[in-house]
Amino acid sequence: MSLNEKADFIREIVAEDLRTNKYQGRVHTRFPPEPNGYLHIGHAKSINLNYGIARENPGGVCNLRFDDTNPEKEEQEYVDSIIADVQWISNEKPSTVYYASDYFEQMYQYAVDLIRKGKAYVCDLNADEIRESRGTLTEPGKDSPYRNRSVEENLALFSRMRKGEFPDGAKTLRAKIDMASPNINLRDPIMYRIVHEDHHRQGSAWCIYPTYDWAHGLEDSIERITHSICTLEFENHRPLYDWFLDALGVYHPQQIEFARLNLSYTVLSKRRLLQLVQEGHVTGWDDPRMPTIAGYRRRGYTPEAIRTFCEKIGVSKKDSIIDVALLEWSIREDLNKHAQRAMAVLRPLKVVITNYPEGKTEDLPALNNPEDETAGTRLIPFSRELYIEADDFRESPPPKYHRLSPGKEVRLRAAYIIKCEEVVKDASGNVVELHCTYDPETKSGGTAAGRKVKGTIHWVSAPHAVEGEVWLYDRLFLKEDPNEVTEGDSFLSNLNPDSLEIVSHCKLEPMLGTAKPGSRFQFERVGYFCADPARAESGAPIFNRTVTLKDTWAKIEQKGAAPNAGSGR
RNA sequence: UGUCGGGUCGUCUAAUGGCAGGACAACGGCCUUUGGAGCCGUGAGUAGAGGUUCGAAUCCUCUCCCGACAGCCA
Repeated sequence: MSLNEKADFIREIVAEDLRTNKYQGRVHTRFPPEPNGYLHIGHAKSINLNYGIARENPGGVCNLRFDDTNPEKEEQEYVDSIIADVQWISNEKPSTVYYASDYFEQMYQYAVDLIRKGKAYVCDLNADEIRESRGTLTEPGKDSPYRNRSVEENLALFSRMRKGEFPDGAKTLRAKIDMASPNINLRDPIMYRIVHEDHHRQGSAWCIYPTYDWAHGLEDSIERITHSICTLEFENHRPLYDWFLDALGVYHPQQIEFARLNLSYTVLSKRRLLQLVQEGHVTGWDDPRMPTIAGYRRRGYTPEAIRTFCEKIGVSKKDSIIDVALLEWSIREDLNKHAQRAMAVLRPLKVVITNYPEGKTEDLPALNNPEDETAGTRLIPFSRELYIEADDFRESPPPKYHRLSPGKEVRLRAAYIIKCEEVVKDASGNVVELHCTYDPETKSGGTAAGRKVKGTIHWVSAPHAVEGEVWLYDRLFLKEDPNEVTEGDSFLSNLNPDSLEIVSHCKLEPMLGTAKPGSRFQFERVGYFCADPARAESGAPIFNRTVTLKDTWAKIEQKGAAPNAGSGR
């Protein structure tokens, strides 16, 4: 948090607790993902919050802790990806990684303690029976017939549960609270369930596993967390969080809830993201169209941009949907200042400079980044035959079109002004080549370099061009709220069929041929791109489009095409 | 119609009884060897009704709207 910015309500609470010495000056947060999927941008908000608060306060610590209490959904692959993603986003290598499963024995002893205190019991009701006796939102539940078993019987039964004497679901350990509580979470919640399944870290050591409500406060307590920050849906669970810790009489952190991130045109539910992966709607968790940390990384986002985004959106308790345009703004903001510029022609149109000597090549210096003097310059080869963007030529230019058209001039970026003298077409009338002349005096830095023309376009020397494949990504969903569907449809019906367009045979300036995977560029006038680790079948490098540049011309042209569209304001 | 929580420009977010401000988006202009970037400007908000007060987005009352919760998920 920068100094001139206002603290959010959570930071205010932390500051107040520090002032009143509530935790002896300690600030200890945690980020507790369940390893049942990859982390997404919503988790980035939480990471930023928890690590941020720890970092801002002297001696502050943030634990990375896996909440791995459900062997049915969790996998080592997810643990590995999460560690990598947290490191990338937080810019901190966790010195210790904590696991809830390391506390299973201690949790078990705490449960025994609660049984001894008469505050927990073994229940023989099955899942259906428990649901039926729980009551509804407006009616109280009914006590389980097993609610008043003796401490001795409960102890014996619980021990036998652990030993594996009962099948899955046969028994549970429940807290004895209040079946008539208006808060359903307090109606004798389940603490342990029987699941005969190997755990990714504990193997077959356990066949009873603690539930979230029972486990989470204990994890926080054991780690001496001060502020246990979670999302709004746990608000109704806080009384239970407090009840368990009070019943046990152990160290008691405070739970604070904030609104989870929602992004327009994006789904951020692990269940749905898993479905996209499993059903092959995307190529994997790290598909650049995915809102996962891994996806954004592969797409070319920087951790700095994601952090900026998280700071911009703030932290509150209000349910909200952030405009994805703010995320796009964040990455443009970062990349504009830092990305190496390059020239790349996506849809090439051949240009022959008829008055330029055949066989001649010049190496022209070009700025690596006009926003950053220290980035220096590089040499780009120029020759008689070039490629320009097909869209940068119009035979019949619309009004305000500042690019090439018959008889008109444009500047070639970092090179010369050229004039279109002749349009060459094929048998069916398609423009296949342009014959132009250049003005030798207008070389960048030359005598007439200052001569003004309306437009500047990018280009690549034909004999020097490197072939590449460019993958253009668009939003994955067509609707602002992908979950808004007509009856019977799923969110999948809102998938954007054009979320990926692969453009082959792009002409790239030579430097791009040796770009390292993960390196980021601005293709001038086109957008920001990131070299993918993979190569095309042809061996050509692949560049993922991170985000387009703002395109004012597209807006002008669109308005011209539909003068009355969008009226009514 | 239970419990908990939330309603400030289109979208987020500040103002903690004292000028409703910022960002993104939109729109207009300037500038430009990226129709990029930058710069300048415009429009746009306190859910409603009462009350307290010199003064209310803020405090009180009522109303309305939205969200979460009935997994042996987290």
